[in-house]
Amino acid sequence: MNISNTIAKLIMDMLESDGCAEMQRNELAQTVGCVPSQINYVIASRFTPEQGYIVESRRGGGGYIRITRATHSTPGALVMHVINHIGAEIDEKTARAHIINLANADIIPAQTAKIMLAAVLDSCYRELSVQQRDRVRAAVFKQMLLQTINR
Amino acid sequence: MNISNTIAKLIMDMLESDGCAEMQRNELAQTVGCVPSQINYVIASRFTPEQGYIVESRRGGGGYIRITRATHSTPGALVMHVINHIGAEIDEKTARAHIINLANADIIPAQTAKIMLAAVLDSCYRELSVQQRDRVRAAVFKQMLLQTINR
DNA sequence: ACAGACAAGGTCAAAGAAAGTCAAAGTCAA
DNA sequence: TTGACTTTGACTTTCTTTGACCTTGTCTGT
Repeated sequence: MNISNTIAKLIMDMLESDGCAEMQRNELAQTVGCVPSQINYVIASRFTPEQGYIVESRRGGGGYIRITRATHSTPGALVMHVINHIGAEIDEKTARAHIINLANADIIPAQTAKIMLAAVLDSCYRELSVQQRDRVRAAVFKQMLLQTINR
Repeated sequence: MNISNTIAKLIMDMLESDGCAEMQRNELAQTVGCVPSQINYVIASRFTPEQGYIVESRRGGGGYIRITRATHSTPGALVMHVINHIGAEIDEKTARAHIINLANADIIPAQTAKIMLAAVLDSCYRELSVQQRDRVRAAVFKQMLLQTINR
């Protein structure tokens, strides 16, 4: 068993017992016997928003890393499906379509849809190259969708 | 928990119970066990006008520090004010503060706040340079805020 | 009225404490 | 033997803590 899996398992355990995993990076690194940045690697590779996780952190004295899972509830399944279906990139038109779909199916409220539509507008990303544009839009869109799941 | 958070929490409590927090810097520093200037640090980092607080103080004998919540006049006006106040760039922390503020003032619904918070998350913009990040975030944020005005 | 003494709060920069980034090097299975 | 996944560590960025020194009020004795 490699170290990364051990770390992932530890985090999973915390998530399952507490519903939320909060840790100090250096501390965890030491208990598990690895360099601190490996924690980042594990999080980046196994606790991404695509996989339904929200990661927050703070630097400096008393810093921490907190991971929570977007609970996989009933209407959430469809949203989850959409999230998984979105790749690393998405263009404005496709994103709009998804949002309108979800709104029509009453899975997200109209007000929420409105906000999301604004956030995926091409005009927000004018200064980026088309490649970057679609990637950043995908990231923003996924994060927003995640929020509609665990309410 | 670090000392700064403890101090911030104390002030929050005062604000919530009295609507206004008034204190003596040295006294508070001593009860909480820190150097007086740390009080200034906490205020400067967590109770800025940007985040909707007004700070007044007086030196000399009988001096004090008083913190109050800034209450804005009309609902739409506040959103407009926020939009105008945002320049071409905004960092995650400042954006978060604005959103939380608007939500606390009941100007945007909690669900909307949640979506917005997700959309301004640094993790969405990871692949961009810090400069680009803050500019794109500002654009996204403004678009979303606009939607909350004409409902 | 005035000069000090005393009693606050203010500023700033250095040191410390975490977490983040990135790229090079290692491992391992197909 | 190549390509994906891991491991490492040097360097960066952000947030916190501390202390020396500064500015502004108030009070007291003459």
